[in-house]
Amino acid sequence: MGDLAGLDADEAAFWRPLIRIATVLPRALEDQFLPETGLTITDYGVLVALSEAPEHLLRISALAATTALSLSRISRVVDDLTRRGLVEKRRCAADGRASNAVLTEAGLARLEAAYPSHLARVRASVFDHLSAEEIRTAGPVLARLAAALDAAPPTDDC
Amino acid sequence: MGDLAGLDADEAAFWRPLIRIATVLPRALEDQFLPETGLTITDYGVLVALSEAPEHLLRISALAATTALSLSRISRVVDDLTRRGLVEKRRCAADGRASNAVLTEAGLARLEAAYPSHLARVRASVFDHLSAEEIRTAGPVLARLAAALDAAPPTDDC
DNA sequence: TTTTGCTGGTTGCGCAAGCAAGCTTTCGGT
DNA sequence: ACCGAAAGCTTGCTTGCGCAACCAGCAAAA
Repeated sequence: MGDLAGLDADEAAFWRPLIRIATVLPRALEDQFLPETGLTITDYGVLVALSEAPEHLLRISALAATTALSLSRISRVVDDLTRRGLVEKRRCAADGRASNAVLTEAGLARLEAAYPSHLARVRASVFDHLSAEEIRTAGPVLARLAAALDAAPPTDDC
Repeated sequence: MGDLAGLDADEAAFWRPLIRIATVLPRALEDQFLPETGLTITDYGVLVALSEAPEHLLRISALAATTALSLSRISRVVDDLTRRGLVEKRRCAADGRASNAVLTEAGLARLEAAYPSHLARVRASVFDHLSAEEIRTAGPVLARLAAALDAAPPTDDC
């Protein structure tokens, strides 16, 4: 995906790499991660989100939001993780419609076991290629962009 | 997806936004683009790649490489675009196994018609949220990362 | 208290994408 | 000239994912 007119040189030099990274990075991470750990990147993301939540517990819908997955997808992923014993699903006492996903002991163990592999893939695909200086200068820009993307899901028409 | 230990603060501040962007950006672009133009982001990428090639012509395999799609996927996408008259497929004279995809007049017209919509989405999702300064400083870093990702597909074991 | 509407989640379905196996054409060795 | 190996797709099948339709529980009005 690339285009020239309409974007100035700096913008193009930002845009092209960005879109390339966005398409290539996820697969680069996934490819060896799954065989090594038996977890999808998606599975891993779900487990991480739970591990960082108080009580290792999150509403299904909250899980969807933090993992940027659709509700339907999260529903199935959680079911699958439940079947594998890594997560437990509890109907919420206060609100009978809602469910909470809870990380099990096995889930936490699995997550911790997967972490080194994940870290290795991240280093190999990203940080091994960048200097500390580069990381420090680009980080905040990425942070601002990520925040903007999260904040503006609807059609912000002028 | 996030992790804390193993990455220092700067790295984490680079990694988390990056992975978030990589997951959210593609959908943000796609969502309105398809209804507006009748083209998938993938379709669009293929047409752009062809439009930038000499003679508006590329080998199927080259197309796969530049769009970062699998050979099987490209095969079907090109077939589909051919059926829609946006691309033409020519068996290569020099090598009977190979095929070239060529952009048709209709394909070029369609691409040009889609461009404003694409540009608008890119601006709305990315450049409207960043200063020129930020774009200038982060661009080269992204470029280096993208280049590294493209260069190191196999298991670069130590 | 019953009805109407809303919210949280699940299920049916279709599409995008990759992997693995297959087919044809070419090339290198003999 | 011939045969095995490799290149360049193509096709069958599986998986990940989202949308839209749906169901259950809650809440507010009648």
